[in-house]
Amino acid sequence: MGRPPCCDKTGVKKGPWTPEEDILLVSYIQEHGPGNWKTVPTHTGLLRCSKSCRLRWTNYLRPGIKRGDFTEQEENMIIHLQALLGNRWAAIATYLPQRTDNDIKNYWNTHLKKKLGKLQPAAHVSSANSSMSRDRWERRLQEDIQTARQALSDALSSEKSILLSEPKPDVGPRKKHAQAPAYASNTENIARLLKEWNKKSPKPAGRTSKDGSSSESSISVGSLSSTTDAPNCYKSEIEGMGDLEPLLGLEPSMELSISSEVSQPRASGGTSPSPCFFQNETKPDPSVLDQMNVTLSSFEKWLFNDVADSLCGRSEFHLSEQLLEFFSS
DNA sequence: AAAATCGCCAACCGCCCTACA
DNA sequence: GTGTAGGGCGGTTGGCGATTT
Repeated sequence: MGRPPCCDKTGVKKGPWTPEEDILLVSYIQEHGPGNWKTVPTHTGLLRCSKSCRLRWTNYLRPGIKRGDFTEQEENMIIHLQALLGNRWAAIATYLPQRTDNDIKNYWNTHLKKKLGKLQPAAHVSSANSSMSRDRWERRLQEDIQTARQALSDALSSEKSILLSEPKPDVGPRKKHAQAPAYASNTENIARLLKEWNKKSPKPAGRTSKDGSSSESSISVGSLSSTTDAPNCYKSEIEGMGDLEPLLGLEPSMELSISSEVSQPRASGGTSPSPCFFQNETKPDPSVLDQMNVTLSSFEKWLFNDVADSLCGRSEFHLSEQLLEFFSS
């Protein structure tokens, strides 16, 4: 007997969210706060299932979300964290508080995977020989993760100070919509922006926007991250929402949970993620690291030295060179 | 100019974990 | 101890725009 669906399928709307739906949801959450998603559809009148509401909020409407335009720093962080944590997108997202796990996952799948795929010498991933047992590999990982945890924490601390002290103009967004990022600081702003937008663009609902350029955009508030999309009267307000300190706080408990997760994959036995920056991000062959004749200590050294370097401003990060150097060590 | 293909990403699906009765 | 519901998470898909043929 399978688990029943989270909501009655009949009469439940699916597909892209409209601005009107966004407003309803944001208004409700503004009033009641997020949570108790089960009741959200009934209270808001939204013909969406609770899960869809939660997803919409956490991925797009939630304050403090930065959309698109991954910086090189973020890119490097994702690469390193993915190498360390595997496909634990939620865990990775905790280190990039402005990004959602979905966003990071998409970015990985569409950009970084290809990037690394090109750089990755095929010989290194062939798992022809498997000398190290999984147990042994995990034990070693568990030991090294302690050191790694500390190093990562240090590296992130330096990033925090950098980000809070000065924006780095030279490490800006690299994609086409290279505007200064702005953040909706609270649901009130979101609601106001949505309303203002709606006034200006009373078009029927269409596909949710990707970059906010479409007038039938759902705004998705995520696109509020582009100040050019926001009504002029709110631009300065948005740009002033730079209070990221609480968002960048790194909690020790978080680190602990992440590190323990690494050594204790989900019990499903299915796609238990694990450290891997190889093409199949599922469980790596434990022999891979061994095969490369690399201890995790040097592995983590590579990881965190680079994180620290790039975060401290010495961001001459040549991924290919470092990978090659690493692989050939 | 039209058709075919590719790339991107928002949203969905299904599984798992946890809290609670 | 067991069943159920809510929520979290990762994998996958569908649809649209962009690019290529």
